[in-house]
Amino acid sequence: MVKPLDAPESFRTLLARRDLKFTYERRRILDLVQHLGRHFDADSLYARFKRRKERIARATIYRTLPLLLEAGVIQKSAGMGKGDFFEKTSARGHHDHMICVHCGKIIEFFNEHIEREQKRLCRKYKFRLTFHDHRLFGYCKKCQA
Amino acid sequence: MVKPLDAPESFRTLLARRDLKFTYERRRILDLVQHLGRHFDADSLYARFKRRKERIARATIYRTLPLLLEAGVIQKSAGMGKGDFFEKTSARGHHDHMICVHCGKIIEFFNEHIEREQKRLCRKYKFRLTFHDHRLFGYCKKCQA
DNA sequence: TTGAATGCAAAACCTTTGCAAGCTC
DNA sequence: GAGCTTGCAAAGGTTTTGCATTCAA
Repeated sequence: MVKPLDAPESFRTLLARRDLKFTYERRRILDLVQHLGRHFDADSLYARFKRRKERIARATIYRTLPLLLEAGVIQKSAGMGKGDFFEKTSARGHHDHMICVHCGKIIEFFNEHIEREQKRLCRKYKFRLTFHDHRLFGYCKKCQA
Repeated sequence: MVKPLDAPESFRTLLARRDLKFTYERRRILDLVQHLGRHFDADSLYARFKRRKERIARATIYRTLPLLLEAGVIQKSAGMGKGDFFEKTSARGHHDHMICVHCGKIIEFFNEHIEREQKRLCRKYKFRLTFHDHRLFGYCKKCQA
């Protein structure tokens, strides 16, 4: 298993390392992102805050996302739409995806041999893994016709 | 080894399947993309054509990229910059990446156990693999300090 | 108190679209 | 010749920035 990472912790650590402040807004964004289901983009976060009457500017979200990214709290998740998509990095319940390039179907998979090899590779290169992105593209059973 | 795929072939096949035409412009874009080194975005393709005095509109490039994507000739490659990044899908000489979220350093790796497991998974799910994207994010040796 | 962060709105960018003219098949 | 494509330029979206004000440490 990948070492479970404590998101709030790694975010605060990053801020501290850079002499940045843990503001109210950054905390709210961190919280929201953590309690969110799967994919999201900058605007959907903004919309949620707005719906709850929390006044957080789009710019603040756009400025915070890269920090969460670097802290490893979230990861980019290539959407098929426009703009960037992200998702929470979850060590537990981790799985990867097969994506049908024709119909868009997504199959989730988890393979411990692969996870194990990843860790081995990281040791070999002295690389400290925070999260990963593994996607297989091709044609699902139905679309092979 | 992943079955080497013939890019021009799969592109033409896709076009035929959809009753689309193999125009001069689409051919030029296919060629350029195939002979290009690694990463690129729509605008860098446009710039190259312009430099060579080939008059191909940005819009044409933007309209062709999704086709090349679906044909499996290219794949999305999350850049750290804005906009989409792509890279040629190469079955031969394939390798994956470790990306340092702090300094941006990229370490290339290839692991045949992982490749083998991928193929096994695809058989299991009756998924016909065209290409994949596997990236490990974290801190490189230097940035762990 | 002090440097950083936020909000707002404008600016900058990236992508998509409508339409007339030009090409494949 | 018919219908799909291209080019151009304008429209549509998304992300970034400048600056005065507010805030965390």
